[in-house]
Amino acid sequence: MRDAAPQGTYKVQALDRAFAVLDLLGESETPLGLAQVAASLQLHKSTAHRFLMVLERHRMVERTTNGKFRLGLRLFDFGNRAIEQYDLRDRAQPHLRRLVAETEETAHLALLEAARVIYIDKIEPSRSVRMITRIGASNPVHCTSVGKAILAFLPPERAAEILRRVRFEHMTTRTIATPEALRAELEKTRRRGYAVDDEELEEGLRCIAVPVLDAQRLPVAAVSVSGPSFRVTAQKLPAIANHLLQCVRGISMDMGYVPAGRGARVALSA
Amino acid sequence: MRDAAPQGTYKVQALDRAFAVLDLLGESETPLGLAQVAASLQLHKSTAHRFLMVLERHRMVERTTNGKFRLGLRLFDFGNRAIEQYDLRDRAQPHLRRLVAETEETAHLALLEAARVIYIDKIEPSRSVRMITRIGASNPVHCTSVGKAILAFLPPERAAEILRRVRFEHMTTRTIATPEALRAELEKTRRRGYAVDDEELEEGLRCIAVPVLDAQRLPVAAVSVSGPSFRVTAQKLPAIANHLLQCVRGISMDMGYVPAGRGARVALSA
DNA sequence: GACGCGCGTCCCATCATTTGAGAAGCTAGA
DNA sequence: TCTAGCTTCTCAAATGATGGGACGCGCGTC
Repeated sequence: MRDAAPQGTYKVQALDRAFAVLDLLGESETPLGLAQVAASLQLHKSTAHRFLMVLERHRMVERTTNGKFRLGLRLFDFGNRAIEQYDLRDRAQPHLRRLVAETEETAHLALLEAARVIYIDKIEPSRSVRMITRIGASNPVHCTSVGKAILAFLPPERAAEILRRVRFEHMTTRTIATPEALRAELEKTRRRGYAVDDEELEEGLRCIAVPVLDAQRLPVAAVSVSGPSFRVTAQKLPAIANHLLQCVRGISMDMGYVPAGRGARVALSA
Repeated sequence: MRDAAPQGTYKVQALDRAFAVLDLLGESETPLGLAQVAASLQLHKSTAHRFLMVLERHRMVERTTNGKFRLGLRLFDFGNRAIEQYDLRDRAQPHLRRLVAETEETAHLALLEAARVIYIDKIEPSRSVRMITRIGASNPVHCTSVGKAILAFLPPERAAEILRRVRFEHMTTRTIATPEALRAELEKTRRRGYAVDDEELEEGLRCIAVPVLDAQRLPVAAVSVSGPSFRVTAQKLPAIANHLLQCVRGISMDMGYVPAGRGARVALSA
């Protein structure tokens, strides 16, 4: 798994193990029995058992009727508290909804987390193919429009720091593969005011994103519109970008981000 | 706090402590410093420090720019996986949205968790007073329409078991206060096919709910419509209940719950 | 019906892990 | 510059987690 290595100076074995259990249950499609958990994690049965019992007491896991374990709803509670502290999501929702109504395509709201973007909300048009993204999931920055949108408007030093951590995983034939190419793309993004992902994450999927700026004009998140390439055509991009800009402007207002300078200078498109 | 007592035969001190830390950060409105965490939990500062560092490595907490700690986005990820395993929420959303459009009031989707109901989704009409409920939050069964809706349609023995655990906290002057009164109310709910909360949770708030039944005709969740008593009047209840019934029928279909008998016999209202 | 097997639960002596006193660093304000 | 309050780090002590293994249950096989 991605974070199998618990490197780092500070260690609490029990915690690493507990989170490994949660991870395992989270990855698994179906609930798992004690024996499966113990085997997968190479824990002794009795150890795995104790952990599961304790986790159950905390409602971090729960048992299905047939005695198997899956993630508990307590996590859901925690998760919601976690993003609540950013209450961006609630505020943004109405704006996203309008955006979806206007464009008739799926909209996402995402945050930057290390060198990845994490989707904190998704709104789909009523009649659309279900997209595969999952709220809470994450993707590498370099192959998403939201990632590029945020990166492009970050202060150079912070952007550079993140760039250094990008691993340039290869997703499709068009995925950006080098730091130089990404830097060029970011420059382009800055000039045009919006970021585009042209089938770089997934074949046939085109996305376009714009950052949400706070009072200091720093990106705190990004909003994107995604759809099949045949509908989200190159010609339509500027029009969609305009809807996006209006949307994020609305969000910024709602969050009480009073523009520092006079007038929104995010981008001079359209 | 509600679960300060870590009673139970199995114990992993480190886990209890870690969750206490998360709890603390979750409860707190603002990020907390190491010293505050250590003091609140009566942990030695070096212990608290180690926990926080480990939690940070797992992205369960994160540090703000000024070095204070708050819940991390990893929890959000886990939380979403947790309810995904019930993918009820995604499936239900379009139906809830239609319901909100029809009734112009707030809709909630809730699950039963021990003797409480936990809200897993909320949709608000575009122009409404923001309701206080939070996704992921929970309320006692006895004073919510969703709680009563689920309880009423549960098999008697399971319902009884839950009833035994209800603590009958007093929320408003109308809150149901005794097991007998609750049983009578459930009987009424069953007959009428929908549950009502008439300012029992909060003054001025009236809610009405209907259970979502699975293939075995067992309630897996409930959907409610809530609004200020002056708008959600007694006269309107049957009409709203009808919208609700249609809504949950749609959800059940979507979930692939093929009605066991012939025709939906949830309630013979209308 | 008996047997074997896989699984979950439980107990307890051992010792690896966590613990917390305290020293050292850091920052900010006086 | 000094002090106060906070965070970071180290290390020896001992508490608390560990896992071997026994037990009991349910199920499928022979």
